[in-house]
Amino acid sequence: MNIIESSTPLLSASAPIRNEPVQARSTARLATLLDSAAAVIDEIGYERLTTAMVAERAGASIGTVYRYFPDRIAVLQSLAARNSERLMGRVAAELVPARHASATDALLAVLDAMTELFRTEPGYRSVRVGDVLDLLPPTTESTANAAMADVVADALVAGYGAADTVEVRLAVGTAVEIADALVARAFARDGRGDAALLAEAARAVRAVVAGRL
Amino acid sequence: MNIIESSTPLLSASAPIRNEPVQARSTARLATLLDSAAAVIDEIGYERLTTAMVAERAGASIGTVYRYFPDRIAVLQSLAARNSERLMGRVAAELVPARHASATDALLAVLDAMTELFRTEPGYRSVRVGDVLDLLPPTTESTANAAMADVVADALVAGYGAADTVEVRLAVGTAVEIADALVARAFARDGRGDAALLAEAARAVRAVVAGRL
DNA sequence: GGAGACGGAGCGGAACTCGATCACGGTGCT
DNA sequence: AGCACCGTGATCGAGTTCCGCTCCGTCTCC
Repeated sequence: MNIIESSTPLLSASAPIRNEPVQARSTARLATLLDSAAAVIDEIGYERLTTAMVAERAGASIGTVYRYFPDRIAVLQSLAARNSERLMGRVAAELVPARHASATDALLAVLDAMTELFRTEPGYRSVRVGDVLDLLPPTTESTANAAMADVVADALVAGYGAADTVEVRLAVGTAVEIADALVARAFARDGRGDAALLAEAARAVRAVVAGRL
Repeated sequence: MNIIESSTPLLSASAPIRNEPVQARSTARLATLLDSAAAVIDEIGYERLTTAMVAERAGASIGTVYRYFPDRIAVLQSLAARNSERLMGRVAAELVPARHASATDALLAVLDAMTELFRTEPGYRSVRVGDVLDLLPPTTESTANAAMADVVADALVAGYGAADTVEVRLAVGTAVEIADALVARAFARDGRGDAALLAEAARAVRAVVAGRL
């Protein structure tokens, strides 16, 4: 089992980590802590998550949790960041040039990737992207969905013949936001994802980019 | 200044209130508590809101807060409920029959109502609907947006010649969800609401209901 | 006078700190 | 090469602080 996932940095620089892990064991520790947090959140929701729960489930002490995270909220933000990275990874893999027939089909593949994460990633519905956590003032320049939209737009321009205009980028941004909102709704009450609502999401994505790519 | 708003019940039965206010002064107190909570949330976000802050800003003691609310989360839920009710009120007022030229125009008026609340209601972006709180299992049967969609669909059927079909209700539900998501994004980084994104929201709503009403 | 409303000290538990201790891995000595 | 040593990363958990919440005495309205 590959605890240390590939060779990319586990968490982006923007994620609020107190001490970057140096030794191999601590890299695994950090991942385990996040896994534990995800599992707890999946069961009882992030509002009720306590740092003690995270520590206990990870087989660590409270002190270890606070070695890596400045506070409870940072745990949630880091988990959100990791989830965003995983989504980005899948999306990037999906959007290699010519893998899909059209730019629109590529966008629908992004929607599928989102759906898949809801199904496979524990706690994903609760800590989807950084945006769910309401911290004022905002801790990042742009929202996770906006970053996502940039990546998708770049890929569509590079590999699917989309023009690099503000119009196209606006349309892609809207499509990503819509996909996120509707998929989230499809999973809000149905753990497997309401099929009718997922179909509706695909429909909405098509409708909103129609004639703009 | 009209603290006690009109004569409608201040909070719906679903909102978790400990003691319904009897005397007039306490009705005002309750509203003040919620106003204070909204102000605090507007400044520091609901994650960091403490019951002591609410009490202090309202000029009340902790005990008074807990006289009305069973716990901290109930404060947030009540505020969310009040916000939902205010939106519902505006929407209902907007959707009287024949006020708009078409069902689509009526939907765009709903979008405007949402935008207006973001501008005028402190903390609205943080505690928009009750769904923000991640408590598992879910505390309500359906989401606030879904309830909203029902009201809108009913109005469109009654006053704007829309057919009462699952197709129409699905389309309206999607439109409401999209409107909510995109307006939220327009206000995420721009306190006044990013004009381009708001225009995009209107475009998306049109696109998604095109030919279905 | 009685019920509704209010205040605030105090309790319990959760968030977070901090200094002691352990483990890894590099370094130099034999 | 093998080994003792040592510096730093990593871990632990008791203790402290802070916050959610209770309880009961006091005050206010009808």
